[in-house]
Amino acid sequence: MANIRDVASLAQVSPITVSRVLNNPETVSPATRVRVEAAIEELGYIPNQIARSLRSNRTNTLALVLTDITNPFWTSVARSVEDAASAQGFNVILCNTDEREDKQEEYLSVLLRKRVDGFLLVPTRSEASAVESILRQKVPIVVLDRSVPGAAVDVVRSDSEAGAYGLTRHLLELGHRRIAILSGPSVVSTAQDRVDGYRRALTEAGIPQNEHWVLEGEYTVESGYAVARQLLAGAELPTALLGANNFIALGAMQAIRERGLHIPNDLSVVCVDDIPAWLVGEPFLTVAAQSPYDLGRQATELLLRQIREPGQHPPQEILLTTELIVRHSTAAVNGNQRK
Amino acid sequence: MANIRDVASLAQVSPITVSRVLNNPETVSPATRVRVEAAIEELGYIPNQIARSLRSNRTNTLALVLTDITNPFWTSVARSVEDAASAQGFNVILCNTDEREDKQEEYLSVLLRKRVDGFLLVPTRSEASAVESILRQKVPIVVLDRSVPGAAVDVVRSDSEAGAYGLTRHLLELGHRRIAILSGPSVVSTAQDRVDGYRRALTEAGIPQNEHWVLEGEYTVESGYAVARQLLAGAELPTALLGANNFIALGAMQAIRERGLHIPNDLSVVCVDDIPAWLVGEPFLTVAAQSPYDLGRQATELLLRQIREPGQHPPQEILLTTELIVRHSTAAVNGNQRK
DNA sequence: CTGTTAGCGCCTTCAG
DNA sequence: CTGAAGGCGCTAACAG
Repeated sequence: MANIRDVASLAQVSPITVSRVLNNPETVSPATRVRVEAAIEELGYIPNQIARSLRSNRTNTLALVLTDITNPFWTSVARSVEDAASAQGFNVILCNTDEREDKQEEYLSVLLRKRVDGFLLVPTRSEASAVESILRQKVPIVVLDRSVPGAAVDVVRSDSEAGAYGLTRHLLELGHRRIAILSGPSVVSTAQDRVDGYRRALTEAGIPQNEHWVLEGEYTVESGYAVARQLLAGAELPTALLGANNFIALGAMQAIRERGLHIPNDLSVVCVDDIPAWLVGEPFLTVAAQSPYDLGRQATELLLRQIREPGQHPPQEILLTTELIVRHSTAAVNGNQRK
Repeated sequence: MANIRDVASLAQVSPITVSRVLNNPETVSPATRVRVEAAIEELGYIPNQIARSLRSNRTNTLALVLTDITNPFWTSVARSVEDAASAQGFNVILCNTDEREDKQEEYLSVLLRKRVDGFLLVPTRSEASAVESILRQKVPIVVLDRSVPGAAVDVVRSDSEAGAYGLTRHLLELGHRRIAILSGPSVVSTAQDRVDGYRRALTEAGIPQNEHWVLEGEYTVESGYAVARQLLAGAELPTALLGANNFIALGAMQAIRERGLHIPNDLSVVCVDDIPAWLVGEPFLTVAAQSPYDLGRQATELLLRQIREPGQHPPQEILLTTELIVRHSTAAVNGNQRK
C-alpha cells in the first residue's frame, strides 16, 4: 500500500506538501496541488489514519459497551448512537457484555489500549470501579441507562422508578392487590429502581408487601420464563405480574401460556420497555415505554461535546421520562380471583 | 497518559525491556520483570495500541457494514459477528448504510483509512465496484447475504431462490393462483433471487405470470406498507402475498389490517426471514427462515482465516439453506376467492 | 508557497 | 538477559 512518501516522490514534492494537499489544500499552489492529486490517484494512495492518530491522539472512534445488542431496546440505542456518531465523523465499536463483569473488564481494557476517543457504557454493576478506571485515564465517558452512585460521570437514563410506579398504579387501579414483580439483577440500578417504584405504589395504596412476590432474575427471556414458571407453580397465584424489562415479560408470558392461563383474563402482565410496534403487528403488552433512540442520541451528543471541549462540561445527569401505554395485557381483576 | 519510556525510567531499564515484559515476559529475568511490572502498576500504564498498530500493520479490528441494525435479522448477524470476533481478540466497528450507495462508499473509505484488518460487507448493489475497491487494496473481505457477480470474493449467503420457491410452492399447494410478490430493490441480488424463485414455482405449476403482481420496493416496513396499500387499492386482489423479507411482510400486514382484510382467511401472507420467536410470543407468520446467527459466524470465521493466513484461501461461496416454517398466516383459498 | 527537522509510542534487528 | 539504533507514516514547528 502506497504511503505519503511514494506520492511525494511521484509528484516531485516533499511529503509535507502531500499532507497539506490532503488537510489544507488551500495552502498549496494550484499547480502542485494538481500534480499531487494526480499522484494520489495514480497510486491509489489511502492516507494511513493510524499514523495520523499516533500524532494527533485522536482515533475518531467511540466505544459502545452494552449488555446485548439482541434486545430491541439496545438495538435502537445502537442505531441512534451510530447515527449520531457517524454524522460527526466518528465510528462506533460495538461490544456485548451479557451483564458479565469479566467481559466488561476485558472490553474496557482493550478499548483503552486502542485509545478510543470516548466510551458509552452500560455498566454491569452500580459499583463505580469500572467507570473510575476510565475516568482515571481522563477518557471521556457517558454512562447509559443506569446510575453509578459515587462516580462523577455524565449519565443519561430513563426514570425507572417512576416507570415501575406508574405500571403498579395502573394495576392497582384495575383492582389488583396481588402483584408480583420479576426484577433484574439487584446489582443493576434499574432493577433496584423498578422495585423501588413498585414498592412505593404499594405502600401509598396501603397494601402490605409480600416478599415472595419480589423475585430477582436476569434481564433475559430465559430467566423471565424460569422465574415465572416457579412463581406459577406455587399455591397462591398473583393476579398481576410486572416484568422489570421486556425480555423478562416475554419469558413470563410464555410460562403463563404453558400453564394454560389467559392474559389478561387470568393474569395481567405489564413491563418496562416497549417492543417496537412494527415488529409485532398489533402491540399487546401494556408497558412503561422508554425512548431508546433518544437515550442513545443524547448520550452520544453529550459524549461528543466532552470530546470536543474537554473539561468544559461538569458531569450531569439527563433523566428521560417513560410513557405508560395501556394495551391489552391488563384487565380488571375478575370476581374469582379477588380474595 | 504514561508511555513506555516513563515506565522504563521508573524501572531503571530501557523501553525495549518494558516492551518485552509486555509481550514476551519469559525473555526477561524475574527480578527486572517484577520491577517493570511494579512501575507499570504505579503509573497506571496502558500500552498504546495505535503505536503498535503502526508498526505491526494490524489493528485487530473488523468492519461490519450492513444495511440496518434495527432489522432483527441483522441484529442477529451483528451479535454473532461480534461473538466470533471477540473470541479471537478482534473488535467490530458497526456501520449502517440504509442501502445507500453514498453512505456505503463513505464508510468504506473511512474504514480503509483506519486500516481495519477485514471487512464484512452487505453490499448495497450487486455491482462489483465497492467490493473491488477493497480487493484492490488487498484487504480481506467477506460478502454477507448477497452475491456480487464478477467479483472474486468470499460470499456467505442463504439460498434465497430456493427459499422463495418453497414459499410459493406452499401457497400453490394451498390452492392459491393469484400470488403477488413484494420484492426488494432490484439492484440487490437477494431481491432478484427471490423473484426468480417465485417465478420458477409459478412456471413449473403452469401458472401464467401477472407482472402487476411483481412489485418492487425497499426492504423496509414503510415500503412494504406503501406497496401493499397500493396493491390492495386495485380492482383485482391477489389471494396470497409473498414478502421478500420480514419488514416488507410486516408493513404489508399492517396495510392488510387497515384495509379490513383478515389473514389468512382473506389473504395469505408469507415471507423470507423469520422474526425471533421470543420477540413475538406466538409466532404467526409462515416463513422461509434463514439462520442469521450462523451466517454471521461462518462469515467471520472465514474472514479471520483470511486474515491469519493471507492468500491461502481461494474465494469460496457458502450457501446456507432456508427452512420453510408453516404457521398461521397461510390457509387454503376459500371458495369466494377462487375465480 | 515549499521544505527540513524531529517526534508521536512502539518494536524489529542487531550487538553486547 | 539487556540495550542502541532505526523506522512504521504522518504532521507540528520552524525555516527559507
